[in-house]
Amino acid sequence: MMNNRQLADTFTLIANLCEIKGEVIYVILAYRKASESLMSLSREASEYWKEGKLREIPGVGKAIAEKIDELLSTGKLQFLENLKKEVPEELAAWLQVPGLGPKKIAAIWKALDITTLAELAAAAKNGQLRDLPGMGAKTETSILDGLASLARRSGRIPLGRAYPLAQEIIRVLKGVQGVTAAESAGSLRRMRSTVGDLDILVAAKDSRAAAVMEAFVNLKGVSRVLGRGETKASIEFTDGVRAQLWVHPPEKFGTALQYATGSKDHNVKLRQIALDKGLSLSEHALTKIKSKGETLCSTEEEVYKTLGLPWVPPELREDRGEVEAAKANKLPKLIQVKDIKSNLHMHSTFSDGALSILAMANAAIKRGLKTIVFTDHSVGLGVANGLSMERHKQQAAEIKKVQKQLGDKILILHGTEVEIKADGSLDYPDDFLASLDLVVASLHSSLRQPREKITGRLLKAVKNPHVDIIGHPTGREFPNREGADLDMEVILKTAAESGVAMEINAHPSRLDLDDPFARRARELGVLISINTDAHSEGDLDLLHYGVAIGRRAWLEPKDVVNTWTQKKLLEWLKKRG
DNA sequence: GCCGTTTTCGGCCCGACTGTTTTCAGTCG
Repeated sequence: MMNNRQLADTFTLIANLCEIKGEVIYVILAYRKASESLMSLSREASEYWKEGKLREIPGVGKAIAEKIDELLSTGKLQFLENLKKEVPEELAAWLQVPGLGPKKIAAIWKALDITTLAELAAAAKNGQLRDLPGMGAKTETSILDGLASLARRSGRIPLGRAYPLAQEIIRVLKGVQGVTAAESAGSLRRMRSTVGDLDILVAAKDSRAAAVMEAFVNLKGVSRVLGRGETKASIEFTDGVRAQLWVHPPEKFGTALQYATGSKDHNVKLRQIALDKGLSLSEHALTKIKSKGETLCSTEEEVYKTLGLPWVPPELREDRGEVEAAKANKLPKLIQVKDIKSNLHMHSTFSDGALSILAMANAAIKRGLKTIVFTDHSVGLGVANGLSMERHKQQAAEIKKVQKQLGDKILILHGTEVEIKADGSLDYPDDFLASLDLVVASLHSSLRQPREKITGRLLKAVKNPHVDIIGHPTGREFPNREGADLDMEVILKTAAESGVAMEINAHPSRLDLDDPFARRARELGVLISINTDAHSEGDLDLLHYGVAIGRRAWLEPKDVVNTWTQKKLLEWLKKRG
C-alpha cells in the first residue's frame, strides 16, 4: 500500500514529465498542488480512499482521485507508464539543475537524444549545446555550474541550518546605512522544518539599494553570485545553500514582506478577499481596481487591516483554515517560547549528555526554566551509555544532592528515556518505571520495520500507563533518516484515550512530531510536550524551533504540558503513576 | 486538472533577471 509520500512523489514525477512534455501550465500546477497537499496530510490518503472520500483532499478532483485509486488498488498507474514512454523518466532529474528548465531540457533531449545527467554534463563540456537555438557558451557553463551545485546540496535545507544563517545575514544587512528593516520571508519565516532556500527582504530607499546589494554579495562564505539586479540578488554559499535578497522602499515593505512570506495558497486567498473589496493586492501596493488609487503599506499589519483582518502569524500562513479563522476573529492564541516553564526530556553525563546534573540544572535556571527532568537513556541503548537500574540509584542520589544545593531555584525530577525495543516491550520492568518521576519512551532502533509491526510496537508504549511522553515519535533525523512508517492516526487516537503526551522534539535535526501530525494531535485532544532533548547547554537554546513547529500546529499554551504550573504538572504525573 | 456565498465554464502566475537576442524567451520565486 502506497503511503502519502510515495503518492506525492508520483504526482510530482507526473508534473515534471508533463512540464518537459510541454503540457499546459495549469495541468502541471494541479499535479503539484495535489502532491503538496498529500505531503501535508496528517492522515494516510489510503484511509480517505477506504472511506470513499479522496476528493475531500484539497487539490484532488475527479482525475487525480481516479489515479490515486488505481495506484492504491494496483500499485501502478497506466497513465504514468504511458507518459514515461513519451518522456524518459530520467529527464525529470534535470529539473533539479539550477538554470535548466523544461524548455531547454526538451530542446537538448530532442536534439541530442540524451537522457542522463552524465550525458548532459558531457554534452555541455564538449560544447554541443551552444549551437542549439536560444543557447550559447554561457548556457553551457551555467549548466555545468548548476550540475556542480546540485552535487553539493542534496535536497532541502534543515531549518536548523537555514535559520541561524538567515539571522546572521539579517544582522549584517541591518548594519548597512539606510536600511530601516530586514527580515526573512518564505518558508523560513513560516518556520517549516526544512526550507528550499533563504529569502531575505530589506527595506531601504532606492538610492541605498546598491549598497545593500554590495553587502549581500560580499557576505562571508559566499561562493558565487548567481544574479544581481537593482532590487534583487541571488547568492550561493560554499555548502550549496542559496539566498535571495529583495530590496523594497520602506513605504512598501509591508506588502512586499506579506507577498514574499507566502504561502502561495495563503496569498491566493488574500488576493481573493482584496478583489471582493475592489482591491488588487500585489507586492507593491493595494490598488483600487476602479480608480487605480494606491494604498501603500509599510507594515504587514496594515495590509491585513486594509483587508479587514487581524494580522496572521507567519507560521499559520499555509491555507489550513487560518484565513477563515482570521475573518471570524478566531485565530488561536499561539504558544510562545516564554510560555514554556519546563523541559521534560534532557540528558546528563550519566548517559550521553555533555554536562553533569549540576551544570545542566544551572544552565536551565539561567534560561528561566522552573522544572527539569533528567531522562537519560535506558540500559539497552549501549551506544548511548544507557543506565542500569543500579546506576539509576546513583543518579537519584546525585539529583537529590543537587536539588538540596539549588533549593527552590528549580525542581529537578528523575526520569528516563526508555527504549521501545524491537518487540514493543520496554527496556525496564513496569515496577521500576513506576518508581521514576517521569518516563519518556522512544524508538531508536529497528525503525524500518513494516508499518503494521512498528505501529503495533509504538502502540504498546502509548498504552503503558507508566509512560508519560512518547519521545520524537517517528524517529526521523535530518538530513539522512526518514521517520518510521507509522499509522499515526491510530497512534494519536490511542494517545488521546491513554492520556500519554506526544513530543515535539525541538532539536532541529528532528522536529518530530512535525506540524501536520501535531495539528492532528491537537484536533484529537492529545497532549503535546515540547522538549529540547538537550545533550549540552547550547541545546537548551533550540527550544524555539520546537515552539515554532507547535505554532505551525496551531497549539495554544494549554495544549502543551510544558506550559503548566509545577503543581499541575506534578498532579498530572502523579495521576499517571 | 481543480474549483465555485456572483460562476459547472473560464479563470488560475506575474514580474525581475539573464542570456541570447536585436525585441524576446526561458528560468525562478
